[in-house]
Amino acid sequence: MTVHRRPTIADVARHAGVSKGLVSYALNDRPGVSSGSRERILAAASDLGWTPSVRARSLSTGRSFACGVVIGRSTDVIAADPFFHSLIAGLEDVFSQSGQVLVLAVATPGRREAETYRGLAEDRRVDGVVITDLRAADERIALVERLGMKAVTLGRPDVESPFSSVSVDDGAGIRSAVAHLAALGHRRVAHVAGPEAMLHGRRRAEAFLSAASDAGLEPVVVDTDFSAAEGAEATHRLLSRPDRPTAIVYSNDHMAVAGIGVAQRRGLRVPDDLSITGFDDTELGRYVHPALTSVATDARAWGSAAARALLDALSGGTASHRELDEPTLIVRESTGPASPPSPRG
Amino acid sequence: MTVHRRPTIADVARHAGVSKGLVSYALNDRPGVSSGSRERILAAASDLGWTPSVRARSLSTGRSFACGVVIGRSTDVIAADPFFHSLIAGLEDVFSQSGQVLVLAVATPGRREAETYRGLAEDRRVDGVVITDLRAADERIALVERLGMKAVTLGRPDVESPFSSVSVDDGAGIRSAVAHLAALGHRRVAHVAGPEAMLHGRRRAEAFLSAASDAGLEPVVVDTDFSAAEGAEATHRLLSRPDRPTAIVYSNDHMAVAGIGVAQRRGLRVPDDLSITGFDDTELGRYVHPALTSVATDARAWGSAAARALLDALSGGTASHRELDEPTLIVRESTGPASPPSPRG
DNA sequence: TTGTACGCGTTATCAT
DNA sequence: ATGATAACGCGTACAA
Repeated sequence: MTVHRRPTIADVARHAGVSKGLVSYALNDRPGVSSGSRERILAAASDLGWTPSVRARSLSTGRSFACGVVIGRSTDVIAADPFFHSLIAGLEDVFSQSGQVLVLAVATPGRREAETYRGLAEDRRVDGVVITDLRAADERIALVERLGMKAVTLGRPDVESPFSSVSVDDGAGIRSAVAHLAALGHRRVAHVAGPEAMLHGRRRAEAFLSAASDAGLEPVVVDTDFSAAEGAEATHRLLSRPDRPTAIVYSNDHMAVAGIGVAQRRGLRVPDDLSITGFDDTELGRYVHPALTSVATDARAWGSAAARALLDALSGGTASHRELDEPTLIVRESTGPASPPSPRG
Repeated sequence: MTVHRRPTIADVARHAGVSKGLVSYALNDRPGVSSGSRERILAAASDLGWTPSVRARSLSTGRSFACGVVIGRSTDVIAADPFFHSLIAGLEDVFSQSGQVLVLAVATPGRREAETYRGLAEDRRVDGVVITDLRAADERIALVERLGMKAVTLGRPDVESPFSSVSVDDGAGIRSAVAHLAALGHRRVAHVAGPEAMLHGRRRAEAFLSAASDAGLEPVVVDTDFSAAEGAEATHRLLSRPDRPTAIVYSNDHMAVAGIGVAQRRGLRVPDDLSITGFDDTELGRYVHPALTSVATDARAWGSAAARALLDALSGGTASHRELDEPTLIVRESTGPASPPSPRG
C-alpha cells in the first residue's frame, strides 16, 4: 500500500529518465534541453500531477511568491471605504492566477507603518508591495526600496521613484463634477477634500480650484481625514458661512452621504437648497435620498492593473507608468439647479 | 570587507561552540540541552541578531506560517461591509504578533469558493483559515478538514465541526432592538434579514420572531442578500403593505441607511412615521439624518479572539467554543414612539 | 546533460 | 542526560 505522497521533481526525473536538474530547466522554459527530453519531461510531470513546491522554491530562490498591501493606521476610515475592497478584489484577481498570494498587513498605533513594511521585508514574507494613498514626499518609496522589495504605486509619486505606477486622473472626475455644477448655475461651490498630505486628496483639491476658477466660480476648500465625522463637521462649517455654498463636491461618497445628513438636519433640501456630489460611486449612494451624484472610478480594474505591473516588476521588467481610463460622473438626484440661498441655512 | 549576510543557525552554532542541531533544540525550548549550553546558545543568537528563516522553517516543517481568509463571491456586498474590515484588523493584531501573516483570497465567479480554499491548501499556502459568514449545513467545514487545514469559525456551525468557534450572540442584539421598539409602543414590526442560508442571518431572524411574539407584536420578515439594493427593495415592499409596519429592524446598517432613503422618498418621516434600527453601528450611521439607532458589535475584538483560537489550534490545542460579550443597542434618532400610519405611506 | 552543492532549519540516529 | 552527525524537505544553479 503506497502512501499518497506529493510527487517531487525527483519523481518526475525518474519517470522521464533524466536528471533532476534537467527537469528544472525544462519546466522553467530554459534553453539547453532537447525538444525530445522536454516533451518527455512535461508528459511525466503532467502524468504524475506534479506542481512545484512553493516552499522549496521559496527557499532556493529567496522569493516568497506573495505580495502585500499595508493598510494605514486609520482603520475606521478605511473600514468604511468600499474603494479599498474593490481594489483588493482586483489585485487578487490577478495574483491568484499567477500563483501569488495576497498578504494584508495592518499598521496600528503600536506598530507603525514603517515597522509593518519592515516586518514584511524582514524575512521576505512578500516580494513586493502595493503602495496606496500616496502622500506628499512619501517616505515609503525610499523605505521599500531600501528594504529590497519591489513595489507599484497607485498614482504617481511626487518624489523620485524606481517603481511602476498605475494612475487614474481623478482630477478629471472632479472637473466633470465642477462643470456639471457650473452648468446648473452654481457659483459658490465648495470642496470637502481628503487629507492635504495625501497626493490624491491634494490633486483633487487642486483640480477643483482650477476648474472652479476657470469656470468663474467662487471656490472654497476644506480639508478632512476622509471620515464621515470630519465630512459632517466640514459641512456644518461651510453651511454656517454667511456666503454659504450652493453646492459641495465631496472627495468620497461616505462624506457626501454624511453631508446630505447634515444638510437635512439643518433644514436644507438637497438638491433644492444645496447640491452635493460624491466620489467613488458606492452602492449605498444609489439608495440614499436623494440618490447621490458621484464620480465613478473602477477600483477593481485599478487593482488588476497594479497587480500586473507589480508582477511585471518582479519578473525583471522596467518601471512603467500607466494611466487608466478617466473616471466618469454619474448624475443622479443630489445635484440640481442653483437657487438663491434661503436665510434659514 | 564583509558582505552583510543574514546570520544562519550555523553561525549561531559556531559562535556558541556547539552543533547546529543543538541550537535548534535550545531555541525551540526542547529537552536535552544543558542549561549552560542553552544560555550560551541564546546569548550567541541574540549577539548575532539571529532570527529563524521562515522559508527554511517552512520547508522543513511543512508549515507556512500564514493564515487565510476567503472572501465569498459577492464583492459588492462585502465591499460595503465595514464589519469585515474591523474583523481583518482584529485578526492582524494577533497574527502579526506571532509571526503569522494574513492571506486574503477572493472567490470570484470564475474561481468558486471551494476552489479558492483548495488553492490555499494545495501547496499549504496557509496553515489555517478563518471561516466567516457560516451557512446552514456549511460544506466548508468538511472541505477544510479534508484539505488538512486547521480553522476557526465565526459563530457556531449547525453541523459537526472539529474546529474552534468564537461567537457573538447577535440574537441578543436583535432582542434588545425589539424590546426598545415594543417599549416605544410599536406593534407591527418588520425585520429586513440577511440571506436565509447564512446562519447569523437566520438566527437574527429567529431572534426577531421570537422576541416579537413574546412581546405580543405582529412581526414580518423579509430576506435579502445584505445589499443596499435589496434592503431598499424590501423596504418598498414592506411600506406598500396595507398594514405596513411602524418599525423596521435591519440586519445591517447599510440596508438601514438605504431604508431611511426609501422612507424619505415615499414621504415618510423617520422616526415619526417609521422607526428604523440598524446592525453593526458603523460610523456613517451616526451622521445620516436621522442618526441611526443600531446594534454595536465589536468586530475587531471578534477578529482578535478568532485569531487566538486559530493559533491555539495550530499549536495543537483542542477545539474550544468561546462566546464574546453581547452586542449592545445604541439608541439614536431613527427610533421613536409609534404613531398610527398615515394613509400616504 | 548530468551530478552535486546549496539554501537553512528540523529531527531522527548514534555516540559519549 | 548531552551533544554531534547526518538525513531530509525540494528546487535551483553551476561545474563538469
